[in-house]
Amino acid sequence: MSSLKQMDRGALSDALDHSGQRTTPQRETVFGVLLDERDHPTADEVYSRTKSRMPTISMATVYNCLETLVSCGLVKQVNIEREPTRYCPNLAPHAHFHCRDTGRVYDVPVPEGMMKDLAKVLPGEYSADSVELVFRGHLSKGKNK
Amino acid sequence: MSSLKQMDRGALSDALDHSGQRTTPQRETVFGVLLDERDHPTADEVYSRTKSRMPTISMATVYNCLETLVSCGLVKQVNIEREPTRYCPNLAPHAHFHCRDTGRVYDVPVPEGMMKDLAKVLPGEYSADSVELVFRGHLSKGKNK
DNA sequence: ATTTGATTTAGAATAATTCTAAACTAGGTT
DNA sequence: AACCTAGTTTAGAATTATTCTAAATCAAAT
Repeated sequence: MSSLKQMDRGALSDALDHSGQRTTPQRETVFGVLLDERDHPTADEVYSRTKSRMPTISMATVYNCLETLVSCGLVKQVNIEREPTRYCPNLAPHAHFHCRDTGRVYDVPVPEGMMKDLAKVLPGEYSADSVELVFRGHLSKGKNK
Repeated sequence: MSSLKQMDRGALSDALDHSGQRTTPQRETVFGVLLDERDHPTADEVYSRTKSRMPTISMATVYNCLETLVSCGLVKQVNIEREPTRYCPNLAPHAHFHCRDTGRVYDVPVPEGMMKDLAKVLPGEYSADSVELVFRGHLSKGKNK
């Protein structure tokens, strides 16, 4: 039915089970949309892509599914400036680059352990469970995918 | 009139002049509010603090002033998750820590040059003019100022 | 004094997101 | 197999931070 690969379907139902939630066609489809095109879509974009695979889905459900996926740890929200929230199924630690020209957001791989090391700048009384690193700027012609 | 120190008042009119904008009592007062309590207030909070010094100011003006201060480089916006934008007059490169318990945002000093060095993880085609580093987590009792 | 353009202001408009309450669905139980 | 129950989906209303609009005010320069 949905275009999820076995592996991803397994990860999905494991994660959902683990957090006491059900695997539904809507959740599978939304997850599939996120995995298929990793361009950090907004909820609106996820909605229209999902709608083309499952025409009866509603915006509210897309928001619900995204929230569910976030809550079970399969997807991360990416908030940049005041723009609409974007969704990212890349679970590896990474940074983001926000292009001022196109508005697009790119994943930036970081050296193993770097994100964790960053937390070393924190004074003792702070303990961080999440580290976010966002660059903003321009990219030179050529890179426009 | 406003509680701006000579130094800050100078910085303000220099920066405004430089960007072709006028120094007004509203802008001075809003800037003073930001300098006096460096707790990353939201526009709402800036509004109520400013109102107590200048009761006739409007919300729209507070937004306008904040935008003006940002545009001339004296103030930075801090966006964390989907929460209302906060405003920060700390111009030195620094990171932020967002406490999950209180919602408060703290400045975290970073070693000289570190923010710039972070950009070295970027592939050649990316050039960043801004680097944002945000930690989220908890802080151990004691630190609650 | 007058003009001109910038600024302030109140309130309306916008837009992303959340909420609400009703309809639907699926598993587990008699 | 029909039934219950709780979880899920849905459409549309509500919320909220922010931006827009247009009129009033202000201030510098003629």
